[in-house]
Amino acid sequence: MLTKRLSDFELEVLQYLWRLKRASTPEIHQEIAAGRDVAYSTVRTIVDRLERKGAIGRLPQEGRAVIFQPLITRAEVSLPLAKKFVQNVFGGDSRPLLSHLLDDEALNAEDLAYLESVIRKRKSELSHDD
Amino acid sequence: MLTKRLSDFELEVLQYLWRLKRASTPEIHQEIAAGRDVAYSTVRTIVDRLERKGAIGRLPQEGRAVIFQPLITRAEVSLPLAKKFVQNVFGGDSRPLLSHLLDDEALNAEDLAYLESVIRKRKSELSHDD
DNA sequence: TTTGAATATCTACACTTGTAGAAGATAAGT
DNA sequence: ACTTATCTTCTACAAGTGTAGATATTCAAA
Repeated sequence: MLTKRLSDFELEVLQYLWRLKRASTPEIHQEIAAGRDVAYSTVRTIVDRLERKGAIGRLPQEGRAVIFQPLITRAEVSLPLAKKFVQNVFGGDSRPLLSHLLDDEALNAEDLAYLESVIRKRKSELSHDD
Repeated sequence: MLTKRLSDFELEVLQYLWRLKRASTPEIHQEIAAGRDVAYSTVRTIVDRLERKGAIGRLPQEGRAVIFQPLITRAEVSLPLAKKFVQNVFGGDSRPLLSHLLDDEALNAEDLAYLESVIRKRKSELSHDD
């Protein structure tokens, strides 16, 4: 369990690691540099910090480049962050965030059906008065 | 429209301003100090920074204490932050956050009914193929 | 009117974050 | 073997953040 907090940029790099499962810094740099201008050494610094924080680790080296892999899951990171976000931005009330997400985000019929089922389940739990 | 970004602590202080509509630093300090140990001057520093960033403003002075009021609404702040959060933590996919919120947060029957209605509306919009 | 309590203002500092140049190491091509 | 293109490692730095002590100011009470 990660104790250190992760910065925005660190989180961004983690996205790629979660998506790619494993990647070298040059690969990550390439991905990010596709979207915006950033020096290789900048990305490398972030990768180093992630490693020092224990969020990612090295795989047995193959070529010249070090391959990294995530050591923490998105769920591990996102749950406490979501809590903190709701706390910081909505004073702990998650309902406005829920409505906002439902209103603004791109959700297809399947997504909506799934969410509806989740809600129904919650409702029945409530009525059983647990 | 606020250009500067707001730190966690600044957001926390804003919560109280949004809730109380108007408050002095001592009042805000008292609220926060109820929950954790923090010096008055620390809170005051944050309040100053919020003022310099244009997020809060002074009301016509009454007594010795300066009364502040928010100059930005929660919605103005929260919408871009929510977007950024989903981007940073979930790589842009809001669905895991939605399920998480529906699963974990304290929602009563009324909340659930409301969310259900929102979902139904969204579904019908979809089927009309806009 | 002097004093005390409550406020405000100023100054400071270590740590984090985003940012990257420079220099060293290494694999690969000629 | 030598050069070139990749990578890594090291070092740096300004800005932002959380944190608060010290000092000045001001209203209220004695």
